[in-house]
Amino acid sequence: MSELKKSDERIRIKDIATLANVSAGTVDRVIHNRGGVAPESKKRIEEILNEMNFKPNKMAQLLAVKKEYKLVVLLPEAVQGDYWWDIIEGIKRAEEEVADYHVKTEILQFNQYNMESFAGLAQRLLEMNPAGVLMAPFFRREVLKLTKELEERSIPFVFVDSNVESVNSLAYYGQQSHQSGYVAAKIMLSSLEQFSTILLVHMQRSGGTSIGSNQTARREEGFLAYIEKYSLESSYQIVRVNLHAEDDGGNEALLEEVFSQNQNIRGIVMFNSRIYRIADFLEKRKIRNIRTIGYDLLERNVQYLKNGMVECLIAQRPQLQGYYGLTALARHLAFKQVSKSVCYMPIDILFKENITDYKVYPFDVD
Amino acid sequence: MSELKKSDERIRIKDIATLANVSAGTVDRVIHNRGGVAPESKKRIEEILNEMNFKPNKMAQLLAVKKEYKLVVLLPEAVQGDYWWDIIEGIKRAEEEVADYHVKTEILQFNQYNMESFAGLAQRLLEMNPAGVLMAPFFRREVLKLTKELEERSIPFVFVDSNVESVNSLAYYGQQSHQSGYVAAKIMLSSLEQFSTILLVHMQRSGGTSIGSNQTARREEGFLAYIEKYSLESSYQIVRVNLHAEDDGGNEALLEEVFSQNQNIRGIVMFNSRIYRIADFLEKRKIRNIRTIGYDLLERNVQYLKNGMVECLIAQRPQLQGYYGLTALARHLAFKQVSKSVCYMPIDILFKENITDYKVYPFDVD
DNA sequence: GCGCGGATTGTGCACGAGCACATATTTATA
DNA sequence: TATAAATATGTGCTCGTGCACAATCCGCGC
Repeated sequence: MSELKKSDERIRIKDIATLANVSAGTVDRVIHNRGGVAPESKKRIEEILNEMNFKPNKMAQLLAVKKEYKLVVLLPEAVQGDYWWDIIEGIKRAEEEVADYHVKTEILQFNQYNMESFAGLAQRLLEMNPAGVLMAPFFRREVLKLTKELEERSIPFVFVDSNVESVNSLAYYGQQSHQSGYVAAKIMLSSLEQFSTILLVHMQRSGGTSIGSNQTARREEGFLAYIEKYSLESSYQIVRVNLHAEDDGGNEALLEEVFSQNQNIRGIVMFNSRIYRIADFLEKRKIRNIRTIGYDLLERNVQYLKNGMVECLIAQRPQLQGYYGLTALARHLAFKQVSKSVCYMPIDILFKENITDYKVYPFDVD
Repeated sequence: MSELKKSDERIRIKDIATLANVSAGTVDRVIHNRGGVAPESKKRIEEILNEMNFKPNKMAQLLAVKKEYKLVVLLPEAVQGDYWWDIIEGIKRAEEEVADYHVKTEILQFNQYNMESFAGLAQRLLEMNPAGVLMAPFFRREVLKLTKELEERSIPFVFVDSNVESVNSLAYYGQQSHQSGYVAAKIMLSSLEQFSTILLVHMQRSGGTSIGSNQTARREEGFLAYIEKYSLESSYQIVRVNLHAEDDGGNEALLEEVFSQNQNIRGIVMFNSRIYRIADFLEKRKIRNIRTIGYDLLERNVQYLKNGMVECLIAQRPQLQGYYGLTALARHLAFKQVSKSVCYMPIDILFKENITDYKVYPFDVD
């Protein structure tokens, strides 16, 4: 005999069935619009469902359902320690957590300096007919082509890193790069004596393309925007230098030259993650009394932060972009929880004093 | 016959059992240390579990397990718009999400100015014999008494707001108040002309206790620490004023007086969430050209941020303390995922330019 | 009245883990 | 050696939902 639920317990399909004088199967048919139910029954059951505010047990649902969701991730190739690597780390973490939702992930990585590479993988992605897509939108034309096709096939997609506002993505997780540059300027210029020189260090590959994502340019824009906003152009002198990503010997020479030509350098900012190279230089030359700001918590950056050679690191938890992005897709597919949103990662400002307990994720699992 | 799992499918207890030539029941006994297993079998099974990296299916686990967990939350009384209110909001959100884990929550609220109130509820809490406790540790002696008892009963507990390092909590979620004051100083002092006056506004209840949590004092300490670190005491003049939480007419008079006595006020900082009161005053008096920094995203604060009367708001997502705290407890209980940790909320620095897409939570559910 | 077909509705198994109880195997004891 | 006791292991049901298949009902034509 079918036990009546206790008052405080969650209502089940079986309870609805009892109340409507039908079997669980019929209720199920109504819930899933599977047809084959007499109109009167359907109406009655729907009323009771509403009245009782029935919410299916997600656990039971996931356990019962055999549907498999294959997500495809489309990101640039990554090497350890770089921004994209971190994003992938976040994706892997999310992957483990959503494994129970029957979500599987495949990662495709393109060469970010080669459009054909992106286009080719976009094609391959479509052939895989995924249930959802997470991507970093590079090469606008190609992205539009891809998202158009995805929209036509009703495949949800999420952007990380940068957004493409004109298309209808499920969500976007990104960094406020401009803003972080703005903050960097505030920090740098506070208690920096007037008429000092500030050195902005850039870095290029041999090809001429700057390293990192295109976020670095935005950071610099933000930095300069601050200076402009408070009309500080005349109070500080800005000097730039271009280092080479590969060749370190040459870089030293370049820095030597800049320092000899600018005796009053009091601040150095680097908008990519390689501030440790500057710290290397400063330490070697025993140069003190220069304030340095960099980005990202590479091992070596953190060491220099702790020993004082780097004053401040700005971090934006790139891992979370991947983590949230994938989680959003999985939840959307498995639970129909729509999570249409734009969300920026926090801008973490790290000094010697607060680096110790810094955490990217709020939980340590396992 | 027991089907062999397909290579890419997730490994189940049954698979482990097959590999170890035992039944699922025996594997289950090993996993849960329930004893009654021959040493050789146990060893063999454990090896296979490790080798195969077995992770139980959470859905199946939750569905099977009948255990109910009652969590008790012990926080100060809250009114809408205040810090504790936000923490409770986060708790409620988490509550919904962990409802499927058979976790129920009860909130007890004490008068934060009255020790007996805390002690009484602590007693009541113990009588409820909860499965876990989330609390804001007020009244050190009482907290130690309570946590000692909890430890003896092996009831896990999580701190929010402030930490008590000497006891063995499962986790602590808090704000880096000192640090946020430090950052506030950086922001305030950048591009503030030398020898200006900075006004620090305090607020008191009629009783004499300052409002907000005891975080406000820490914020001010951080602010002053920055000034000290860069030896800026002589470059800026710091002036203080004490407003009353209740009486607004009197406050105006007080501010009038301060302004008349200090002609060179160029910056105002308030370490609690009431910066809008200052903005009210400034707007009424049509005073411009003063940089204001406040805390927390009250509706009115945000309005003033948008219209420029407040330059910067610092927010630390108090909601997340509650949200993470409760989630950590629930996961710990339901999944044995230990998450022993100290975790600080991000320090969000909000200007007119980046307030628009600000989000406390990364997902919009439902 | 019988049978057929379509429309409804009911039933039973699967999902993976937990757990109580049943059974098998070994060891101890008279 | 028989038998109880202790140890070790296996079996089968449970949780709530999804879904395939089975069972029923009703009306119609012959």
